[in-house]
Amino acid sequence: MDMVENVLKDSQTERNELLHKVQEQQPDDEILYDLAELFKVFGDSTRIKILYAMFEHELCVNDIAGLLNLSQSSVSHQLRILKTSKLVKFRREGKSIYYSLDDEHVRSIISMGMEHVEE
Amino acid sequence: MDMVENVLKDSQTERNELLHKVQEQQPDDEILYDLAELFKVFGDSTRIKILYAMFEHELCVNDIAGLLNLSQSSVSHQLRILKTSKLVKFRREGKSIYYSLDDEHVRSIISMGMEHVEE
DNA sequence: TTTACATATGATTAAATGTTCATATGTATA
DNA sequence: TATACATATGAACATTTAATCATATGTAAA
Repeated sequence: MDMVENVLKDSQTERNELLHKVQEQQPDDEILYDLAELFKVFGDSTRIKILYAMFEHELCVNDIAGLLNLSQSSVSHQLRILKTSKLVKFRREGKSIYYSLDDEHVRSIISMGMEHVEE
Repeated sequence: MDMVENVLKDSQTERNELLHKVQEQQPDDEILYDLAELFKVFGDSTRIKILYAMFEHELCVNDIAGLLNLSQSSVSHQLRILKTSKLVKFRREGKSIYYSLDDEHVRSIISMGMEHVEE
């Protein structure tokens, strides 16, 4: 084995070690699946509109439908998805149900995305 | 108009003003559409796996396919989407093309999402 | 300039997903 | 308790989208 081959071999070994490290640092598929599911929820313009509308204040279903010019049914369906993903919480007041963002993470993620979009 | 009606009227007016404010603070549909499109890109487990693998180091197409047990074609298709959304950049070195995350925003968004998932 | 290697791309197919429509459930009021 | 109001939900349909297969493009080495 001459010098040149030696250098090549070492460089390859180094690369393999790197790939091994990447392999190790990669989170479990399950976690990455959940992460993708989370972003998927943000990845629909109707849902983003709804989330954004709730950025500062709680809103009831009819408020949202009226504000965003969406059908009551559509809003309700989407809110169910947002509830399931723990992005919004809600409380009943008489006949109405008021929805609001569940925690600061939701606001942070939206803000972070907005920064990237506004570039 | 008696006192009670007056109070009701005022409370309604207040609510209308609130809804008006929400209406005004809502970004243009176009921006919210772009924002949703951005999150949609993060919202696929294959793409998230690819992005995560590149978290620390640049990788070529074959590296990614090998690491994540994906077809070359599938990886290439997804990388095209990531390129189009400006989430990854790339450089050619000989026959290989090395991809890496485009900026810190990408890392931030993934990290932020990860925090929410790991709760 | 062939040949092999690395990546990209177009077409097709199957699965996932959002909206609509109709209807059900739940709550307050006459 | 009958009626109206607010929200939720199931089924059907149309659209979007990711994976695959076949093939094209681009680059380096023999």
